[in-house]
Amino acid sequence: MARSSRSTVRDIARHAGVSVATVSRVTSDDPHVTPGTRTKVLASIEALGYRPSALGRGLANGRFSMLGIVLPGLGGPYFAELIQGAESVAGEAGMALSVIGTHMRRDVGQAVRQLSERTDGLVVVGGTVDGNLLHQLAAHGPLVVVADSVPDLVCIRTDGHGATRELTAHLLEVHGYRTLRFVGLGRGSPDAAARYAGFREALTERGLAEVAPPLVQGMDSKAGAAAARELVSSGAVPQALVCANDELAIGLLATLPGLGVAVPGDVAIVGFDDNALASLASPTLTTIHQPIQAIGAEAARVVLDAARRREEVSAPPPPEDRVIPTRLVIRESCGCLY
Amino acid sequence: MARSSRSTVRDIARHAGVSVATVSRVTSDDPHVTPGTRTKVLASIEALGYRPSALGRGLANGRFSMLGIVLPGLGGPYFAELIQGAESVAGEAGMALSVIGTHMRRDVGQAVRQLSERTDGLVVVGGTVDGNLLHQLAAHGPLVVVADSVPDLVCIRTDGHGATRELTAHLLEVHGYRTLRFVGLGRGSPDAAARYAGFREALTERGLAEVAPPLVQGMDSKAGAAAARELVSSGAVPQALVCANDELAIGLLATLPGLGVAVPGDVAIVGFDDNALASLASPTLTTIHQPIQAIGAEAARVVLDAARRREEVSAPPPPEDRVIPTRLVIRESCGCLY
DNA sequence: GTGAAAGCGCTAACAA
DNA sequence: TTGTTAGCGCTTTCAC
Repeated sequence: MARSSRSTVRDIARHAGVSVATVSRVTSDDPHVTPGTRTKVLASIEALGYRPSALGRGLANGRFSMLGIVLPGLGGPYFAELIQGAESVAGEAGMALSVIGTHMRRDVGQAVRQLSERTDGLVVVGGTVDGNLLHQLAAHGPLVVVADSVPDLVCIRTDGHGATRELTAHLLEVHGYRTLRFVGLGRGSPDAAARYAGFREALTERGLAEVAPPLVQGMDSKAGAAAARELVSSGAVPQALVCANDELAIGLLATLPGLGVAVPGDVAIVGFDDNALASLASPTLTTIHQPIQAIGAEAARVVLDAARRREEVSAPPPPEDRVIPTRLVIRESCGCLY
Repeated sequence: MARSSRSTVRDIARHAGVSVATVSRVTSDDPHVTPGTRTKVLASIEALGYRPSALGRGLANGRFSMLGIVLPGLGGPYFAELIQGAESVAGEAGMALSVIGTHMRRDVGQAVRQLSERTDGLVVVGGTVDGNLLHQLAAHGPLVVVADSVPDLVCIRTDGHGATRELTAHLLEVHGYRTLRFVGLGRGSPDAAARYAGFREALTERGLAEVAPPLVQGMDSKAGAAAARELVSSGAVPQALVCANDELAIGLLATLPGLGVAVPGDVAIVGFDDNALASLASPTLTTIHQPIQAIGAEAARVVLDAARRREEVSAPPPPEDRVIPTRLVIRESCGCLY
């Protein structure tokens, strides 16, 4: 790992009585090596406990073999799934994954820049890095944006606007709810913003309006619990609550009954993501299913492809806004199937 | 990022009319540079959009500025917190964090080895890497084990055995339960194994025994739900269920009522971790609080210290088994406060 | 204060 | 098939 006393290609070459090139060939699985020579070299490698330095290797061929991913935070099932997807793809390609959380960090720009200097490409979750820097980074190397749509950049996302519009329409059309409220619009979370916009559009299309501005508390279950308390103490419980994600919905689901508000009896609740708890909660959660892990994997794939292409000095990938389909999952919390 | 057309120290040196050494001094904040020269160099850097290569820098001073962390999986709140703790410390030290999940991976050894070759030190969660390799890696560079106790290695963990023993004792002494069962012993999860051992010890000490072997299903909420179904269909619901972690407990908590089993009325349930949902679930979950994020942070700190020490060629850190205190959190699911 | 030059560990032409 | 050699981009003595 660190420099100290590590043996190098030269040590192996000397010990095996061959040249450094041959050692390199062996460690790189170059077929142009006599079996006998290979064996000899491998023996020396074993004997001296040699492990090639990624640094030397990287410097020699201008590659880090490292993929970077920038997330707002590392907490919550959403980001865990995204990482998981990206990591599996990176792993298959023999690359490592380097992560960084921008929340709870003052110098986001510097941190992201630093990351970009140690990676072959970046997956950036929307809302973590400002537009200027984003374009700057994209000019600098392969980059794909996830969960946001940014002009001139490769983006992979779902249609949060349309999906939430559809979900809200379900509440309005099928259940006939008329007083609805949104929960969880986050600062700098473009996908939450898109969902909120879809929510409003569904209402507007029908000549309705939200009964009150969004309950803004963050995006996790704790925030959902806080929203529940705020809602109840305000005394005005609407007929339905549309949450920016499942975590918020779960927090509400867990807290409201204790406050004397039945779900979906007194208030319907819907979420977004279809996370692991959505089908376990009681009542089970009506939500939008989103293949998060697949999105993370796809993002990683695109970045790695771009990195490879870049080595061949061919054209850069055209900016593209890829929209992954989602699926409305009707369960109990909206009032259906209960 | 990749090699292509990036400007180098030499370009800057030429452009600014100075030597590469001076450029290096400027980028390394070496004070021995005339303000005038510095300004000139900075201007060139700005003009050419120069960013020093981490690879070149790393090779020159034998450092990766990268910390590695090896986890079983990337899913679930536990690992997210661990990563979060480690990442914050790494970030403060100007280092990036590289993660790798060993579940769903065939070539764990190779992957971990590869990671160790691109990092200055490793944080390894217990149960992910076999003992041989672990010692091999530790001989090779700074390494700390988390959530396990391995002879001759630096370990940071909590006393899962003692804590679960205490938790189980609460169930036995305060509530007088006599039929208990453990949920969630995982394959290759040393901390789950320790908790199970503590559970059994509490029983044995009182001349009791578990009513049946552990319900083994994994460690997440889905597994908890499956355990609930298995338990109910078996027809033998014990008085209390001790879960290997909160996620399992949450899964049970969510599922059992739907199967006609009241918690804690028909069966008490306790968990381990005190995760975000523990205080939100209904009933709220009695559990063992564990400062996971702090553990991740401390592990990162120890590794970074060791990496620094190693550079000074001083003595390696002595093997140490650091036990972080936990706290029993009594809530409703055990039957208290309900 | 600044420059010249020697590497850090590896790979990749090019020779042999 | 194997060896020689020139870098990859940066830091760092050691002179000046």
